[in-house]
Amino acid sequence: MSNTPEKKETFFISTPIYYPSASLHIGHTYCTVAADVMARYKRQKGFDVFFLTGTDEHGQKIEDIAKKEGVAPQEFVDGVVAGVRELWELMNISYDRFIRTTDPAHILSVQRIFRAMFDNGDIYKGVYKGKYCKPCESFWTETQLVDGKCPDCGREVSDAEEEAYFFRLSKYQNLLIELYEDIPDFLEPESRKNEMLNNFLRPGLEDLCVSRTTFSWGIPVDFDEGHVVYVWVDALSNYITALGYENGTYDGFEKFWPANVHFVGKEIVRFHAIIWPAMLMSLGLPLPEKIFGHGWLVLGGAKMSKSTGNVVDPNILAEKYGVDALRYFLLRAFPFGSDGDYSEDLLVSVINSDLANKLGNLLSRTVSMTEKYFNSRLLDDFSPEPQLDEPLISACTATVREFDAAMERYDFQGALEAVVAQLSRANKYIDDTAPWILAKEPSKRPRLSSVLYNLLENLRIAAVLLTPFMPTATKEIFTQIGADSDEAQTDTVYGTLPAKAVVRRGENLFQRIQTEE
RNA sequence: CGCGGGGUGGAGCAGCUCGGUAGCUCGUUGGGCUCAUAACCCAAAGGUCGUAGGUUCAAAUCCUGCCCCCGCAACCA
Repeated sequence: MSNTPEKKETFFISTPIYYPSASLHIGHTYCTVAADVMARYKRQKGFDVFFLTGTDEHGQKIEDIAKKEGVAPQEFVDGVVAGVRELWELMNISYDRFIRTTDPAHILSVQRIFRAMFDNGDIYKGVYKGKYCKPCESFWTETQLVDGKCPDCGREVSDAEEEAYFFRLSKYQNLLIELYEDIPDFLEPESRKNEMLNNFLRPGLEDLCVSRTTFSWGIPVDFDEGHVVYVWVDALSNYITALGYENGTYDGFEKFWPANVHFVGKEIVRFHAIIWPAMLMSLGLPLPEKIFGHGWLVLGGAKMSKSTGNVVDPNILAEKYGVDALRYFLLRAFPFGSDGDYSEDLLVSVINSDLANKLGNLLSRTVSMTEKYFNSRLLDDFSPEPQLDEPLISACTATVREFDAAMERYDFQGALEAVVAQLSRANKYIDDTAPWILAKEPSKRPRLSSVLYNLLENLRIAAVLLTPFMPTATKEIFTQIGADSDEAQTDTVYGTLPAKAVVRRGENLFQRIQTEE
């Protein structure tokens, strides 16, 4: 089962665009690293990849925070967004485009999208009725109220209404149900699909209020002064405006749309799995292939949130433990579809066990033996012992298959587990073959050469598989084992490493982290 | 009766679709090895599978009731 496309197939993957009301935390990093790994994996497989991320910068909340800080909204988001870009640079995120909803091109496109839906009758002018808090100038729904009072300031609210535009979401209810039935894996994991069907689709969709007049930090409705476009219509559109849809600034729409997958957090699944497809249907555009709603990183069971402040700063972790180790940890420790309980202890334990003890130490002992016994270069003369060698080699081939299958399911944890299991087999192989005993016997040098070649080749293939996860560390592995050619750094076929590769012992790949006690 | 997920050795998880000796990682204990990053390899200890009942020759697994935790409930990855 080769994933190599006949011609250059495209692959479009996106993260959500993040809301820059404060610095991003480890949860945002989690999703973005996952998307980056997938993007790198597909590039490695020969796909023409478009990896999109960005920021969702409009809305009342931003307007309020900027006011509090005494700066213009644009100035405020510029500051936060600069930090976001720095974080992605630090984390080695290989995005192809960074879209900001304050980009003029995006604004133009959204206005055209809004008008197109107005022109085809899916957006109409109506009256929004709700509970209004005068001092806060905010509308609230019944369910948002706390004891019948404003959730922000705790004061009384009153019935109020305003003119607003509505999107005919109700019209798409049955089409969406059909979509879920026709394409069972449109929304994954499956539990999210049940949530959508039971909570929203089957009970019935209400038309969605898609304009606001109570604040101004948004994209103006260009045919009705005073109205700004609802932030989710604004934000969701980024997936096509970033490809140049209805604007001449960007390109790639014909080439990359529809998206192969949108990665989203579970709390915004609803917008991506209901509102977004409905908008696309209204615009007559094809739907994305898949929405994947990943889980959250929680802290001792409690949700991480910007407002409560119990957040983990990825900058600090990256500095303390290294970017590659952090990237690896995020995808190795938690199943992508469900919540994971984050702790620094767990991070340290994963780094020590997988990266230092298994991977790093295997590299270290293999390279060092090759250096010591063969002066860094193996013999051309091999002497296989099928009974010992074959199980390791066939397990290695099976590992590659398992890894690929897991990646196609977005099962990062499973993919990495397969690699680690193979590293353990290689470590055991050393015990079974006892190279230090072979080394004492001059006549066993061809045999010793075979053993070390198998170890080097297992390391090479593991490094190829791990490259999307740890682009920097794997380069170091290739250097140390003498896998210098492009082929040796990308091919997973067993035996690709030249027999006469020259190893170069280097620093420890991952240092063990000492813990107290 | 709003909806969804979860409750399995000290910790974190798998197993549940299609009932039949309860598995993995980490930790603990004992042993082995000496190429290596106090690493690596082998072995052992440790669980009434939330709870009460039911179906069955047999239930972690199927059915029913209950308890507890988390998320969603129409602007927090």
